[in-house]
Amino acid sequence: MANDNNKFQAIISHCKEYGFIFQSSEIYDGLSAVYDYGQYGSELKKNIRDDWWKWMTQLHENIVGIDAAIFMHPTTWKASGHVDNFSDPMIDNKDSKKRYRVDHLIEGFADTLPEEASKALVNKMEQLLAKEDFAGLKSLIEENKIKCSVSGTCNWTDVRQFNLMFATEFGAVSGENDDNMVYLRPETAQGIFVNFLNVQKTGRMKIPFGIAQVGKAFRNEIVARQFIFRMREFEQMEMQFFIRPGTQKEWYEYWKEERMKWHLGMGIPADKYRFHDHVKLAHYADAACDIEYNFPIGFKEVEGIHSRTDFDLRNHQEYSKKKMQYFDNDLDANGKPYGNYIPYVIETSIGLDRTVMMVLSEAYEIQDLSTADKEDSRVVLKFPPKLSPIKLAILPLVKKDGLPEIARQLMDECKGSFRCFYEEKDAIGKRYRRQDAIGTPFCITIDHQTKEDGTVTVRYRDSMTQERIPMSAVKGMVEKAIAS
RNA sequence: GCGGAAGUAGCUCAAUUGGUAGAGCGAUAGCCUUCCAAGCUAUAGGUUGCGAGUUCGAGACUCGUCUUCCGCUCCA
Repeated sequence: MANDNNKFQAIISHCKEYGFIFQSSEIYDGLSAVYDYGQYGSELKKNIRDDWWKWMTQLHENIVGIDAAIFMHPTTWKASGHVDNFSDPMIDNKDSKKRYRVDHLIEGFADTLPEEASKALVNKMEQLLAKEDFAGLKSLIEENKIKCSVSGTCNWTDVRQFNLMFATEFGAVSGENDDNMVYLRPETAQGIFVNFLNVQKTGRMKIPFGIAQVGKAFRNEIVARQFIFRMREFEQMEMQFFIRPGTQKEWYEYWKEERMKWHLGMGIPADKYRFHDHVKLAHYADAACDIEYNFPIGFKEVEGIHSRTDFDLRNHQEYSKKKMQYFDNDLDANGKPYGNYIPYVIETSIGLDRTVMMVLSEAYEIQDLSTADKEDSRVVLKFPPKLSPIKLAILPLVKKDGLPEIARQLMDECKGSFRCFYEEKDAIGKRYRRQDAIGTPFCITIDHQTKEDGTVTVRYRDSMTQERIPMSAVKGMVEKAIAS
């Protein structure tokens, strides 16, 4: 594990040194838990995003994509439950330093009381919570002598509010008026739900169908750490799949399998993954699990698959007074149309930044290439070709005798089709290693023989072997590799 | 948010009880051409994270602050 932790550190260093990921605003000491993608990281991230998008929308005929705004009407977050569930009053025990959600603490204590006293206490608490009376909550805890389970003391801090949504002012005129406040979306899902009818009607979508979206979301995490695992600004790739009520179990299982296929399609072995079923379900779910990947620091969530019932659409119907129903013309067992209903939803939601980290972790390898004569090693990123930031490096063996000119011809032929990199400086071996470090799958070397017979050397990243192929075959070879 | 550790060039690390901040790798330019990093020459890069304090003198000591990592906590 210690080694694995070193590997994680090494990957972080590598990300910075080779232009994948930088800390945001680094020249000003950085901003906590905010990161920027560099020249290769942004390409990698884009390739993953594009692959997901293509797989979800192009290859699933009944899924369409949208791109909703980050700002949404404030009522959205009341309907979604985020205003209530995302800003929990917390309290700390000064002796044990343990932090509790106030409602959890009081409810836990209430469970130990006789039924009547318990109900009375919970009622009282709920009244205070509704009024956001933090002082009252604290005295409630103190009156009942509720103790910390760790320290056994009643030495509490004041009750404090932690709002995990970022708020900002809408409109140019600032003021104390709360009406101006909007939130940066804490999840992308709601942009899909509020557009459910728009897409269903204009796209003439028939259930079951899905709406996919990729975009930024923002959470004011109390503790945001572990590199790009938990950032305050992050990118989600998610899809809401609308289904007939009662069919959620089978579709939930379907999407668990289907999403795993995408993961395995990146060439990552199955034993690096596991499903983690949620025992404690979120306020909106009737079943939920995570797809976890075995990072160098252990299994961590990459993707969540949730059976969200009709929670979201039903609440939006209630708050907006707009009917969120769908008329199902399919015939049931009695030969009658299923008729109107609010669809149930299966959600697949994957963190793009975590996926980048996953792909990097899987690809990163330090290889010892030492021989009896000399020590040698290389760092190689074994990305699947379709995800590599650079697909092809074109390297004239020497920068004279007309070799650069030939290399430039190949460059012109290929660069319209995929990302290429041209370099004529330094020894050829050094150039190969530099490409290994950014995960370029193919290097083409132009040498003197090219002038005679039009063949070039292709050097493969993973095996480090090389072979001669006609220069005219290069483009096709790369295109074939990145299509699979 | 609590506790612990750390922060010196792009990277890895030096710098004697407190006495002028260095090296290797890397980078850039040129030379040399040799299909797996290390041939030659030259050049650039640091208010030692930042700000105070102690001192004749601080990279080192003290305090504050920022950032990162680890443990707890949180994770709809």
